[in-house]
Amino acid sequence: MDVRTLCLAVLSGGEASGYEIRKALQEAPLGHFQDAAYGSIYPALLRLSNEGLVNGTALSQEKRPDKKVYALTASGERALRQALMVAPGPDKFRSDFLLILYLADQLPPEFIVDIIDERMAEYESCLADMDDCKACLEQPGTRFVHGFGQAWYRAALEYLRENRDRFAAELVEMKRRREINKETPSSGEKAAPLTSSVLIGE
Amino acid sequence: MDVRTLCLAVLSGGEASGYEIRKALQEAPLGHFQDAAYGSIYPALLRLSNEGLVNGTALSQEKRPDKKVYALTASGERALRQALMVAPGPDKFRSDFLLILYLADQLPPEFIVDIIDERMAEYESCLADMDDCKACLEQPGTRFVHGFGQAWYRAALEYLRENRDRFAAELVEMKRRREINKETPSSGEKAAPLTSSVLIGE
DNA sequence: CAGTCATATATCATTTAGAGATATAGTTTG
DNA sequence: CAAACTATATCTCTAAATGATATATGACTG
Repeated sequence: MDVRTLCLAVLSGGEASGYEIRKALQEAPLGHFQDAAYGSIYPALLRLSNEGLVNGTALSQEKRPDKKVYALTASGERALRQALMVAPGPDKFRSDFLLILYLADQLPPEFIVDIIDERMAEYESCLADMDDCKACLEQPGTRFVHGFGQAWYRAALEYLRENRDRFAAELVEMKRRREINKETPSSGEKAAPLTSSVLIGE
Repeated sequence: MDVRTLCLAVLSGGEASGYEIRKALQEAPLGHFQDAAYGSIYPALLRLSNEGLVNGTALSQEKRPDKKVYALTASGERALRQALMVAPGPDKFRSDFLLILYLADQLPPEFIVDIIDERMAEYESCLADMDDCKACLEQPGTRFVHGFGQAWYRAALEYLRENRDRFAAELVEMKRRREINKETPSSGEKAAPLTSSVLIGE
């Protein structure tokens, strides 16, 4: 979603400064499926202000730097509804983790096992955080999206848990065979025997 | 992942032209978690070529425009392995679909139901395509990543299937209450009764 | 037979992410 | 107690990436 609409979306939940909009787009639950950097937010707010979709009020704070608090105008609300009322494009999912796993046979098995374990720990702590999020359960929309995220993380965690060991064993076995073939490159017939006295994990 | 590493990754599966690299990054399975546009790929290949990580050969084809086929060099293979051997950052997931659902109470319930149904159909056809993908099962890495993707889509589909009706009913109920409160804004006591003779779907 | 799709490379305006400059204040740690 | 670190707050700059477009041709389609 373009940053302007994202700003309107956050402001529909109450007035906020650029800094606070950024925070809202990093924290749960919005942060799980949207993001924008300061470099996009501040120009977007300026433009929205010029177009009358938001109005900014400068608040001089005593013990903090001044902040400009923006609030949705009536036409801003309309613009937000209009922007949301189009069929959404496909979700985007980008994962360096999966790229590494995809090419896992070119890398040391121990490294692969490490990053799988790390990822599982991340998913677990993320699920724990989500269980605590009470604000996520207040409205039907937030509840539905929150549940979707939980289903997502649970499925991912379960898959990693159930397939980690088998995958690791396959990689070790593959590596062993490659090494044997390197040592005796001409004797193609003599295939490596299929014993698997391999040990995985810590 | 930066586009240069992405190019090396694709080329590690065999030589390819810029066009073919783009295709590989759009199709299954790589396309599900990585992407790059021509505007990034061609400059990246040029730079990789200058640095000796790939070498390009111009192939003049008879019935097609000439193409430049790039292949990994030995130092390119090393560079790829090095780039992949760092702990991967968090996955990025961006979804306009979820943003709309998150703010669903500001939009017509029929629209919400429509986009959920559309998304379910997309997931179903995507799962069907994945079932057909034989190339995805050849190596441990591709198999693992493929299984991860399937687990993902299945969980998402199941969640939408199980929660669609309840969510829609909640939204309709909310809308009804809002309308009643609009008609009689002062009589705060007289809360809307909780009958739910609402009908969802087509 | 026009239209559009697939192959193929390349450029370019715009957008974006990420990093840093600047400033103040509260909190933690040595 | 000072130094370091974290948090608040705005804004600018740059390198990278995207999306669109230009160019060219053959193949398929209505």
